[in-house]
Amino acid sequence: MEYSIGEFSRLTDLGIHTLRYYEHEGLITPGRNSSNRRCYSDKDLAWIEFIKRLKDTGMPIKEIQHYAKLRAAGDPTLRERMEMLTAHREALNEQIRQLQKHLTKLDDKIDFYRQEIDRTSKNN
Amino acid sequence: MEYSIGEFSRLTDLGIHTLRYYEHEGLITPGRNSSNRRCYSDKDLAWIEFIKRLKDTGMPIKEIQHYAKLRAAGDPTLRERMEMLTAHREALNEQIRQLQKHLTKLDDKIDFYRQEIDRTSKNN
DNA sequence: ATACAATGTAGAGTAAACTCTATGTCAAGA
DNA sequence: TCTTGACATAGAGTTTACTCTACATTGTAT
Repeated sequence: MEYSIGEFSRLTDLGIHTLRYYEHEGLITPGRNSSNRRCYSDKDLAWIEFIKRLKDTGMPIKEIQHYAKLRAAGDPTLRERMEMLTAHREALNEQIRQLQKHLTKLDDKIDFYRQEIDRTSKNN
Repeated sequence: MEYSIGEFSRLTDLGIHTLRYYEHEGLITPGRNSSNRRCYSDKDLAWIEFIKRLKDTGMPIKEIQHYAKLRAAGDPTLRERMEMLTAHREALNEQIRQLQKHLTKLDDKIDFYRQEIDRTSKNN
């Protein structure tokens, strides 16, 4: 299937402006039809979903841009791309660990608040 | 103990400019000495560490600002503050869940790359 | 044939969170 | 006394990632 930018925007939940911006930044390169309109494919759809995943896990656009360049260069860059992904996986693991640490601290704080509220309500 | 902004900057790992910015935004209100220099206390230190935790878990400055206002208003705002924190805890839980989902997808992708690299290296 | 909605480009504007610059004050050491 | 370094304020500048505006084309329904 092929999609216009409007359809693709709905499918991906990314604004039309954002899609054009991503293209401008070299993250994605949809085909064009005879009237110069963008034609997004299902491959583009899978790719943009992956881009979203990288973004949502904290990878900056610049780095995704680099990855996209390697991807466009094809098989010879497979190894380098995998190295990027394994490095990113480590970062993500660390990120999750940090958040879990923060979560337990937040739990502690909330417990403390619970006690305080209990104490101040008794104190009448 | 009391600290100058320079000392406090080292202790908190936040730039001097950032500390002044936080103060400007109402996140923290250090005392002043006779020469109008900022005097940060140990209480300020504990507070800024908590601010960092909120920030690192994705709370925007505006919301931390609101929390700081409640905190400054004292005991009558205990309950509202706790509600903010429990809401934030839920957001954090969800964030961690999402990241874990992303992590397994990333693992899959890396496995796929491993196979591809294996295949292309055999294919000579 | 005409209207109108979607699309195209180029470039400006926005929001968040800093980060830096210019300029001035002040306490302490040479 | 003079200089230096840390600190003060006000406001400008930066970075990232969009988001929007202005204006020109094009495809489709009436």
